[in-house]
Amino acid sequence: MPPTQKELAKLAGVSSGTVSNVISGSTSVSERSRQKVLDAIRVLNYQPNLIARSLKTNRTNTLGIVVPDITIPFFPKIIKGAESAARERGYFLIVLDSESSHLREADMIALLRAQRVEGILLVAAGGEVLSPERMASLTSSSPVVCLDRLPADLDVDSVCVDDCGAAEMAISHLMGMGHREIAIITGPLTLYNEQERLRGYRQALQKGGIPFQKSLVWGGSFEQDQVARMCQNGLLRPAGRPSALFATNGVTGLAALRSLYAVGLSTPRDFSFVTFDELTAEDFFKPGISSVIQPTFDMGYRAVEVLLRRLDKETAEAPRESVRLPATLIVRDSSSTPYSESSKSESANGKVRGLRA
Amino acid sequence: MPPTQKELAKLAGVSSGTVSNVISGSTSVSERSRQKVLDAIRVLNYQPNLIARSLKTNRTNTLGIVVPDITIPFFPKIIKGAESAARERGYFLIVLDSESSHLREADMIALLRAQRVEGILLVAAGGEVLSPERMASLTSSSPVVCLDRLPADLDVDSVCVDDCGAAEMAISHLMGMGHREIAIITGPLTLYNEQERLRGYRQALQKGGIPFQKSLVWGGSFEQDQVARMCQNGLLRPAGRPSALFATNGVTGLAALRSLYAVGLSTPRDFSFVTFDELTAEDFFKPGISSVIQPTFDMGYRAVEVLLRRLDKETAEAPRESVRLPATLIVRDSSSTPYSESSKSESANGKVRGLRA
DNA sequence: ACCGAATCATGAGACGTCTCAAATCGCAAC
DNA sequence: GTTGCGATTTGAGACGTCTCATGATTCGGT
Repeated sequence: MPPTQKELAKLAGVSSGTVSNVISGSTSVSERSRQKVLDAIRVLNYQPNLIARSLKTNRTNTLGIVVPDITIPFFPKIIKGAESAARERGYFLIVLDSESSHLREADMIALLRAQRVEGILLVAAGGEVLSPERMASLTSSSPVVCLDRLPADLDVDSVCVDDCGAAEMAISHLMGMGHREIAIITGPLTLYNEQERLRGYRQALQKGGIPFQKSLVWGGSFEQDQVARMCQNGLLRPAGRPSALFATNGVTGLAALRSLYAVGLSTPRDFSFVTFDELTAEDFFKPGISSVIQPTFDMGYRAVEVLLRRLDKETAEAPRESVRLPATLIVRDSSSTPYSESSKSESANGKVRGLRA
Repeated sequence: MPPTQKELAKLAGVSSGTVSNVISGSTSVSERSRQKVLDAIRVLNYQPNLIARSLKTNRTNTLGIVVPDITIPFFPKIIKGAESAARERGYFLIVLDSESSHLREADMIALLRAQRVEGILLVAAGGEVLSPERMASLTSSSPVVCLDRLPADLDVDSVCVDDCGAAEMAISHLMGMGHREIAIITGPLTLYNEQERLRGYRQALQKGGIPFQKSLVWGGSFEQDQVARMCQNGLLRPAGRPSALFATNGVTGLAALRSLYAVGLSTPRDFSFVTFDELTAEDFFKPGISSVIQPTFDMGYRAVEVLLRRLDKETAEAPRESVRLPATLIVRDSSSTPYSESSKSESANGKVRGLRA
């Protein structure tokens, strides 16, 4: 139904080769022929068939990105950056959602490969260790760049924030406000970046001369229920409970806050709180949550740059690239001095005891 | 580099036609041949080349969706629903962002058409009336289904909420709390759904016997600055100012709240507030914002169903479909009785006067 | 006017898949 | 051992584009 180059050729009175040359702008074509062809294009409202072109050239000008859950605000921002970079270079971006399932993630990647995308951006579904087969499938054929959540031990290009440094910054901030018992709520520690954030936590404690307590490391999953249980157990106990919480990502951070609000605890009254990632339009809801902000747009943008560099024959064989971007700490209401130093008896502990009964 | 059917045929010792038949499962193939081919597929790790298949069959099994801004939480939810429905039917979904620009939107649609997507879901960029050319381009060749923001006078299938009814519900709720001066902050009225929401507003007023005042219709754009100006002017004036605000969408709603918080007004103390769309994780931030919740996932899902029905030869010629889904009103902190009936002097008016000085 | 060298135009062939008319096979009936 | 017929298999051709070897044209120089 749509017009083809052959029809253009007939209308313009030139050969199909000439039409092709005009369209791809490659070989020299006389001005006269060019105009005839351009006229024909206008008359027939011709659109090149990218499918046919791809078949011939073996290039699709398409990249794919797979994220665990597109409805988590963090990911669309990455996607936007990636799409921006992609389009600037003339590439399409296919967006797929793995629903945080490794199975579906593998399917999505297979689909993208079948569609002959030239490269893939991957924010891995968390939670499991990679099987050797999956690892192999990731690194074979079209190149992959991992973002944010790096599967441990996977030898591919990657872009993420300086997780360790960002976590250290957050913890230092809390220590600076006088906190000495700081719990950390992590996601799955199979993810390299979660390990790194935990490392930053320990590093900050060490620099501050505070002993590390294993009992203050909570979480280890994105499961809302598990996070809720650990937070409630951890903060409702009568003694030795932390005065501050640090969540290593927005998902567990939100789950933690929800679960604690549900039992009547609130920040900063009962505990100080800092989380990775922007939870919401935090600048006008109360309380504002102190957050470690990642340069999401940049991450997506840079990841595409890395990927395209890998696609370019000239630079395809370069050593693995691991881009680390700096994060920013935004201090809002939720991080304050410890309750133990201010309004201990009337609000916090009293409340807690009442709830435990 | 990847294996082709021809190579499979050679390895399996059959013809290329037989291989094709095995793969597409079409014509009858003997069990013996089938096994030989399946073995070869396994040995060579064959993946069909979807590009070549598309060229031959003239089908891409791909849909496209263009949204104004993927970082607005409303859209990823729609996308998720659409992707879900698409994948269930074996379709891909290409996600594109028009950055709320008609120009880019047209580009995106052209790109999708060049990629030979079979159909397009469109959440139109707001703000301008459609030129006849653009209108024509929208309705030509591959079918389009509009979601949420319907360009006025465009004759295509559409899926959105019952905008009029939802707005009426929200306003009735406010009137039920005793409000009689209710301002409405709309987006661009070139969008059909914005018109509808305004209509619902008027309808509710009428049923409640409250005269419509043109001076209480603010906004008319998604521009943050313009919204801010109108809200501040409207609420800071000494007399005749409304006791409640209704925002017809999340973008202007957020802008309105921000601008009012910025001048020291807060809800529900100084004004009651209801907005279309979920602004954030509103159930635990204070104040919770009363919201009209749209069935976003369903909208995307249903839109794909409508689109695929249009693609199916059997039902392609059916009359235009306009799906209207019901919305839900979630009442939270921000809608309450008017300040004039409760704590008038101490908080609201006093504050306002102070600020105007 | 003619030659050689650019420059420009041509059209067949290939990309990997599907389709389909024609050829071949297997087997039962005679 | 033929014949006949349905079940399988075959392989050429087409989808729309690009490539490239070849052929045609132009043009400056003499």
